Amino acid sequence: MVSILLMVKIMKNEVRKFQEFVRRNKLLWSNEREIIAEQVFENHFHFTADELFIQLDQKGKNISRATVYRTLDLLERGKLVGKIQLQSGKHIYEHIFGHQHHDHLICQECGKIIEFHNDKMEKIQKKISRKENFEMQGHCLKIYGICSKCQKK
Amino acid sequence: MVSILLMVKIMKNEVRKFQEFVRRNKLLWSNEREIIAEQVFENHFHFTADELFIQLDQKGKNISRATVYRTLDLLERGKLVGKIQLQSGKHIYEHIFGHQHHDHLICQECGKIIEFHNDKMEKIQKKISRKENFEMQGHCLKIYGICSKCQKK
DNA sequence: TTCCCTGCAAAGCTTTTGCATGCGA
DNA sequence: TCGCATGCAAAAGCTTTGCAGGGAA
Repeated sequence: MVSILLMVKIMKNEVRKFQEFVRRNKLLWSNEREIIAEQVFENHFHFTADELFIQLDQKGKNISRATVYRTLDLLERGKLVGKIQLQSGKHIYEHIFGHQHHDHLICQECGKIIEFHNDKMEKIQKKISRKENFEMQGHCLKIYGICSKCQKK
Repeated sequence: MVSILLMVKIMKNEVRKFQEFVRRNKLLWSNEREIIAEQVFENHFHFTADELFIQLDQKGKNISRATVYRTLDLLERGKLVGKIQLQSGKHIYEHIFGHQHHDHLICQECGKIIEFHNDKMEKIQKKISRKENFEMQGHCLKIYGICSKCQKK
């Protein structure tokens, strides 16, 4: 009993949030979900589903790709991670819980991603939505170009 | 000879631009490329590669999916059409030649797309890029939400 | 005991590619 | 004639799904 309480105590805040989300939705908590969530929140900036799978695999965690995909989907539904589309057609994920919303500069040469946030732009977007009677739920802004390092090459 | 001149004459401006692009790059013009380009510029607002293929098929034009994809890729490289990614993972295309750059409001209910343009936002983006020494080449802004019609449902 | 979750493998979907053939210039 | 373009079918990526078995509450 004590050990269970301890486990909960040392669980990372973000992982606990996910656990709460899972329980709130009358779903079950599992080892796999905990391991995946830990990996997502501890080690990553931006990552693909497959990168996450490989990382878990290299740590000796035998979790199937299917479960990784299913859990990422769940994390996304809980608004704990965000899913971003790249022009290549691939998806990348990032954890968003506790982070301010931000957008991305994406280097077309090296793939580097720079995050930024700009309040003025957010306000303009809200204004545009209002004008169209559009109920804005979210947005996604990506600026493509060449980062400073790649320009020097 | 006269008929060839006539054909050129009645070719839509956008299609001719594409033809020029193709020739400029020492590639060959073909019936398929003309038919696809016509369809792209005459009939569409936003469309997927497969929708385009089906439309051509229904018109009795027997052009393979591979050629549709290859030609859309060429149109994109010529900056005559733009390729947009949706959250679903699908791509949609739109013709951009002669159109002002614009961004999109996308309804999550019905898929409706509303275009808009905002100079102020473009300026802010340039400013952000400059700040990061990032050479901006383009951007993509999508605002997700519920359109006015779907709100009433 | 009752569902939910997982792993596996198969299927799905969109897009790309290799190769033989055909067509444009 | 010479190459590029096309069609076909297969492959390639990434993601989802059906099903049987195992685990959480």
